[in-house]
Amino acid sequence: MKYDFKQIEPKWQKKWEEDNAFCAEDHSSKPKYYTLVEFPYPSGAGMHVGHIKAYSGLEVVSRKRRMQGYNVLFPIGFDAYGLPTENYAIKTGMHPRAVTDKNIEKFTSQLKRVGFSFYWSRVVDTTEEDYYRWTQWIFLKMFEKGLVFRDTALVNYCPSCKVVLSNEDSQGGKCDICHSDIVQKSKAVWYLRITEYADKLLEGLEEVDYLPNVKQQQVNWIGKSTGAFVNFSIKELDEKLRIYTTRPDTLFGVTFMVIAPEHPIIEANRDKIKNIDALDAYREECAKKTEFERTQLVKDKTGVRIEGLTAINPVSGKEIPIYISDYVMMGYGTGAIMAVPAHDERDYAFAKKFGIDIVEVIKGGDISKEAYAGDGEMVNSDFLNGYTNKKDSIARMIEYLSEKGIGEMGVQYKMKDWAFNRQRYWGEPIPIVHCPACGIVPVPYNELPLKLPTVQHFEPGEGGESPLAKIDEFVNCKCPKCGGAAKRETDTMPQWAGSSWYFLRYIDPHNTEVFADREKLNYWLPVDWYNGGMEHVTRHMIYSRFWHKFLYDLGEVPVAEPYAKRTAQGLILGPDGEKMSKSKGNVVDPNDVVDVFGADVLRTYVLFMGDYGSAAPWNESSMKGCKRFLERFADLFDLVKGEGVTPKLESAIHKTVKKVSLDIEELKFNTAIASMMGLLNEIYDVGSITKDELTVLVRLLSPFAPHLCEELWEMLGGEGLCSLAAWPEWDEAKTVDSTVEVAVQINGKVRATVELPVNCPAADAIATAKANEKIIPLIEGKTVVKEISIPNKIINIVVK
RNA sequence: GCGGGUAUGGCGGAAUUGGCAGACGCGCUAGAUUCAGGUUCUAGUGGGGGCAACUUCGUGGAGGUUCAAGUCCUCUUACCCGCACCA
Repeated sequence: MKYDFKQIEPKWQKKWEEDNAFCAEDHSSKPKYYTLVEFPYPSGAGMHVGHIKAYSGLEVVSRKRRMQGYNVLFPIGFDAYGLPTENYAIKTGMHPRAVTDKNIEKFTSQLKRVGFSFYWSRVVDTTEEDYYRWTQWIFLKMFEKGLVFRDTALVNYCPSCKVVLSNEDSQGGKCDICHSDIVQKSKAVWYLRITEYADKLLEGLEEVDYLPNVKQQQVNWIGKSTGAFVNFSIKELDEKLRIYTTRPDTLFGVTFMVIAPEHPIIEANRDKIKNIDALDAYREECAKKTEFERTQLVKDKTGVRIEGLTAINPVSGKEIPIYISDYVMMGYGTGAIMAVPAHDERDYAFAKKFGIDIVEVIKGGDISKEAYAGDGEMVNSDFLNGYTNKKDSIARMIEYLSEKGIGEMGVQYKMKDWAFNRQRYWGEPIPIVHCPACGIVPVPYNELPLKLPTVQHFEPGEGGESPLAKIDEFVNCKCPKCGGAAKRETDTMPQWAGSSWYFLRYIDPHNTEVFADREKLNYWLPVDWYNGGMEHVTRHMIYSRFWHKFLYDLGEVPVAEPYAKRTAQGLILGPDGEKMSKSKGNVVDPNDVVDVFGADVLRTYVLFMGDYGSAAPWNESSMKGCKRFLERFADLFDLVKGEGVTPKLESAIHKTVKKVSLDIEELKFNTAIASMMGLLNEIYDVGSITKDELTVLVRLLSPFAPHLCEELWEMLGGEGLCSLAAWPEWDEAKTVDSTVEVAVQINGKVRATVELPVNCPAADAIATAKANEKIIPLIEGKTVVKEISIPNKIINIVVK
């Protein structure tokens, strides 16, 4: 058969659409299977081949599941709110709505050309009123339950994007969107109390099937640590200075304290501090530094002693100095630490620089040279002396602290509450009203959606205020509570809001009464398999698990964890081995590949190029191998003869069906395709195949190259669509050969191979080996020390 | 610094989990077909030695366990990813 992809690909895509072939039924007697891929952000650049790889994995799984008789939901949508679109709109003068529509159209046409079996009737777009109405609804529910709060705090602020960023969006001190240095700024911020769900997010990981590194990254991100809070008395004040420590058992080694430059105790006691000018100077210096600079100066410790305030070690009663230093962060723990220079590297460096006493409380190191962080016997510690086990000494100290009312056990998380507002236009309006009389008032549920006004100018304000603040008809409103004049919140939600629950909307995308019908949620949840990029493991994944768990606690969804299984694909690198990017000019457009090679070749190649979870460079000449494979596969049609196949080939077919079936489940697409290539070579060696056997192979290949396989299926007289035909079964008995070739080693080196019946008894196997003409001279005249026969694998004869 | 990972031909990568290293594909070499080719076909292709059957070395490096190690153990080097003054 001539492989004319330009003719057959549009033909079958049209047919699938006409037949509604990939429809997911809400009420079906078939078992359900929900496969989810991360919906794209529709950027102006269009899709690149990385998107194709990201979707091809579960595309194959979804197609296989349908053929196995499952009712499959494999949806797609668009995560369309966000800064790149808005920035592009500002630059070009187009409205973000128009830009978004145009980009979605482009993405849709690209996806359709590849022949993905998405169920297109359930597309969601996070920027549509019908969708963000429910994003706002969930926000209001969180508000109602006390999970939304407003605080004025130091926030990460990007001076270039003019926007407040969450902790997650400012990793490494750089803006996640434009990569400028971020600065700390004091601002009124809306927070979602995600820390309240820290333990649930952690515990939930035990019941899900995520890749180990995905789990690990989430555990690290949540960053739970247990220790103790301890209150230190200040000689000159009535108030206490509260610290957090993971090693309360080293309290006898505390020789000074350090607080963050922003710690409120300074402002509160300016009159008692003798060197307030020096402190102010230092604090001003710190404020000027970006977070990035601050974390760069790891080696060189700076700080100023607070003159006029003296702390008292609560267990030894000794007076100790207090310093301010920027190595203590206001954002973690209590913003104050007890310093144990003998057993903490940072405290050690600080103590050395400022000439502070270093008291050893754990034996095992040499504290004249460096801090010792290891385990050992407790010394200089009164009632803890002689303890050698860290766990016991900590427990004993916490017990003591509780008895005396000095402190108590405590837990801390690295994860911080989620800063949830952005001073930009292209996002969901936050449904809150500020009333001079009533304060903060939520927009009533029946007024949702609170629509984003259509305006011509949406540049951010110079002072960092939202573009919406300039729109009087939006801002001015009546208080829903008292009816008086009030003003709307003008900030919008961050990009991560819409994507935090989109998998729920796919279940019932056109519902106007609720975000999704409960019966349908019961049927479809949880997502059986979610695949996406590693870059979303600590943001989108954590956020959406948080929202889902919140909805679960509300009783709105039937399961506690949204995703039963999570895997990740590796990047496609440019032909130069570098990460694909517009600026490097190494981006490959899937449309170009489809034009020249066809969708089936593209699909096969992105899965064949290497391990699915690892990064691999794009290599066009390597793709030719896939092209040849599909062409030669198409030509099998001309080899069809009625005569039956040899037992050897029949066995090879059963082995291949088994291998492909199992490999798909483990995302080992490269070896699945390799085994089909190997089988193809065998068939060509034989020179013929029967029609029945070919229909098996066509079905086996169809998840990878569905257009070609539909065409062959039709030519072979198959019933209905190949995409919905039964997945081929293998006969285990036929995957086992009657004889095997076994290698014969002498002293561990292969010297011959012998043909043996399967599961040949060891004695017979060794006898056969010893009778082999190549082996005889090698053992003649020597003493046989040991004979090993591993059935069906190897024979090793040890001689001296 | 902490956490996770990787290292196999000229290249992408296989290896049933301790059992013939290099499947499959690219590339390369030689030959055939073709006016031509980003065509197709045949044979070969880890390094060294040999006309050859064969032989020897070989999975980042150094040791070790074992009849047998890419795979297990100890040490070590390089690179990648995530977090990072987290108390």
